[in-house]
Amino acid sequence: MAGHGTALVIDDEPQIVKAVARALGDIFEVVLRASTAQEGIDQAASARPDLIVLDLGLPDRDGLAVCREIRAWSSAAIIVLSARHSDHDKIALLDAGADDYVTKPFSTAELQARVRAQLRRARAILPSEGSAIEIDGLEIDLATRTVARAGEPIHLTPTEWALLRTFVRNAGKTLTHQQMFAEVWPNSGGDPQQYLRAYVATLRRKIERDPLRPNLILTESGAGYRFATL
Amino acid sequence: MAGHGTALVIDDEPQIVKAVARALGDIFEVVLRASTAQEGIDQAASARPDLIVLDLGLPDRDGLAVCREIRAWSSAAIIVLSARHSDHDKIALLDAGADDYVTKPFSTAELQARVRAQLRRARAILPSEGSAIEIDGLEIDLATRTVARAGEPIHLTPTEWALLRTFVRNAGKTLTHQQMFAEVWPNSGGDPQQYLRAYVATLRRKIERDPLRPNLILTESGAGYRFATL
DNA sequence: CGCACTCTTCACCAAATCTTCACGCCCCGG
DNA sequence: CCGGGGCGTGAAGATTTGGTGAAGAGTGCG
Repeated sequence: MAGHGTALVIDDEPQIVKAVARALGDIFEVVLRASTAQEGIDQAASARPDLIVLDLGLPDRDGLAVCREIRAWSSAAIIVLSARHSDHDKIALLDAGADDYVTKPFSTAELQARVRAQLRRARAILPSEGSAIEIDGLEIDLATRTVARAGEPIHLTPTEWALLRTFVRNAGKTLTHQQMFAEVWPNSGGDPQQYLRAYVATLRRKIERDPLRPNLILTESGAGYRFATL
Repeated sequence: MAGHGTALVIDDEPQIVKAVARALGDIFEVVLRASTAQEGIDQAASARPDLIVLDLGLPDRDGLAVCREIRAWSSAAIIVLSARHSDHDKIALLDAGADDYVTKPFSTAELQARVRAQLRRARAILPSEGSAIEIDGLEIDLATRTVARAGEPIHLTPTEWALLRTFVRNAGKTLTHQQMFAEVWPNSGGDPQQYLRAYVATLRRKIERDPLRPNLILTESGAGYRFATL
């Protein structure tokens, strides 16, 4: 009884992939597979699955980093699979954006039930959510990492993108300089204010209708910045 | 650092209740407790918690039934706690509407992480709802540092915001000039009265419906100021 | 090796905010 | 009726914070 939607399994052990894919096959219409972190991220970006099962211990990259990276632009449900029972790992992954953490060996039926629980939650809340956002004539797609105005694509550097992403995800909220700095420059020295001022300026030049009178990125003088309400 | 929202613990073992309530206390503003299923259902109905931790093996009713009943009219996140490791139970509860299933013995830190994961999901959708206050048509959100009337955002300077925040946190109480001065101007000389008079005036102009006859920031002549009761 | 792109930093100007002052109002007691 | 304390208001200068353009450093690629 294959239902609707797409799932993605990221795992380097063929046996596990097979078992998980089989379990997901009962629930999803399409089940994609990736055997490395990079492949997984690419597939997640292009196919936009509704749910991702991520096995830790991939050969090419750290599972925690993979989870963070995907979560940065995807709202897909992420279920982490791991042989590690340590609290520390579980907490780190869950706080990195994972929605559930299942330890191996696991029961296929339990995994299916947890998948159903995640889907129920995700669907109850997102009636019809695409990742595309439109505001003040600007089109932003967090999943494909594209920005455009009037169909004309706008090129953003990685830092500019990270900044815009942070803004969009907190649209309507006032973000302090510190908060933004922590999000965009995870580990860095230098003067936060200075960075922000410079990048906010370039970002405004690229995305604002009138950079001198910003409509999207609003200054909360003395506090921080606020992105317009969606 | 107690955050926002309400949680409910339904469990008949005092020791577990204590541990769970303590863990939730770090995350929620209010943590309610119930020791029977019936009491739990009643509290869930009246207090409308954001998250419910439900222990199985309650004396009066079957956990599965309790979960179903609550889920029938509540969209709160439900985390089930149980000593049973059987797949069958887990699957049954998850399909009955539980969002997560944690087996005892459990780590407090892991439970907190799972709670955070659930909240993240729930809140990702209902943006900026959790700390919003509404009074006399004025909307104040202490968490996102936003103020609005009739949907129109009101811009406040840092000092004005500090003043309003102090008022809101002590709504209904009369604050002396000294108290307010200590809160808003942590290290400063100058004449308290003078500062307050000036800033109260500008704040009233910005947030009051009729600045000449204030409804929110009331003057207690000879004593200080009092913010209207929420 | 040179090129293109991005990141980082700086110095200067503009704008918002803070602080202070002077004045007028209202209420109350003398 | 008059005077004074407490309070509200508006404005001006001082100060802090933000915006801007550009130049040098670092990086990856052909």
